[in-house]
Amino acid sequence: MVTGRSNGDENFWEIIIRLGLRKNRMGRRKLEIKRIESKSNRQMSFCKRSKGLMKKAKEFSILCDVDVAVVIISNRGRLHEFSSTNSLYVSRYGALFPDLPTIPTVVV
Amino acid sequence: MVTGRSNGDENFWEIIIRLGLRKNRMGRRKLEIKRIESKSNRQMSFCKRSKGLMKKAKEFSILCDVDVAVVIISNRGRLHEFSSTNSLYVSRYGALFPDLPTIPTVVV
DNA sequence: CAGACTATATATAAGTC
DNA sequence: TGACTTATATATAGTCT
Repeated sequence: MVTGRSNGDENFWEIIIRLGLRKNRMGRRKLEIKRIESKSNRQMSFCKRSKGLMKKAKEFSILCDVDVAVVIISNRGRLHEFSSTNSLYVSRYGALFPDLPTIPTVVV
Repeated sequence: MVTGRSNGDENFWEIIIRLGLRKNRMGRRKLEIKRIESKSNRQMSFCKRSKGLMKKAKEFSILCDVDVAVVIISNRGRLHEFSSTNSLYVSRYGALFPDLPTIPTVVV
């Protein structure tokens, strides 16, 4: 019997896998909050977490009846955004103020 | 024995409480995504969720190495914000552009 | 009003296909 | 690239202090 704890314990999984009960360790792992080095993992995480963040922002705005905006600039310079209502408007800086310097700026 | 399911089943809790095993139903409940009518609950939720959102935004920016900004305008008009780096700047609209109309605007 | 407390609802890391 | 899977890490609703 593989002893009790199975809470994220890598030992547990090593044994499970060696026994052939599973091919791989499954389930969410704990993650240190620092830049994810693996590019593919970082990319995957970006995809999931950006969706998650937007979703949470949307829920939050509805549940609590407040205006929320989320702005994400991916490292390829792409803009992703969520705005709960039209009382918050999101736009490329340069698009609205072509004459002003293009420091990314959030104005509320 | 109070039969199996305890997953959010209100029946389960009615019985538990009637038996005096607990004073109240505990644990997170499911919540419909619509404006929370109870003012105090809404307020409480605002507090918890705004913190949660900011935290997630921060984690996200670190893990995925991207710039993120979150802007919240509470219904009392208060501004709450998070910005991962100084490449995103958050400010009251009127403060930067005193001559322009004061439509809340997020410019990136 | 701001935390502590629990049980549960949700978000998600890696793998697989 | 993206959709599924599964176990686990996290976020939180409602109560109480």
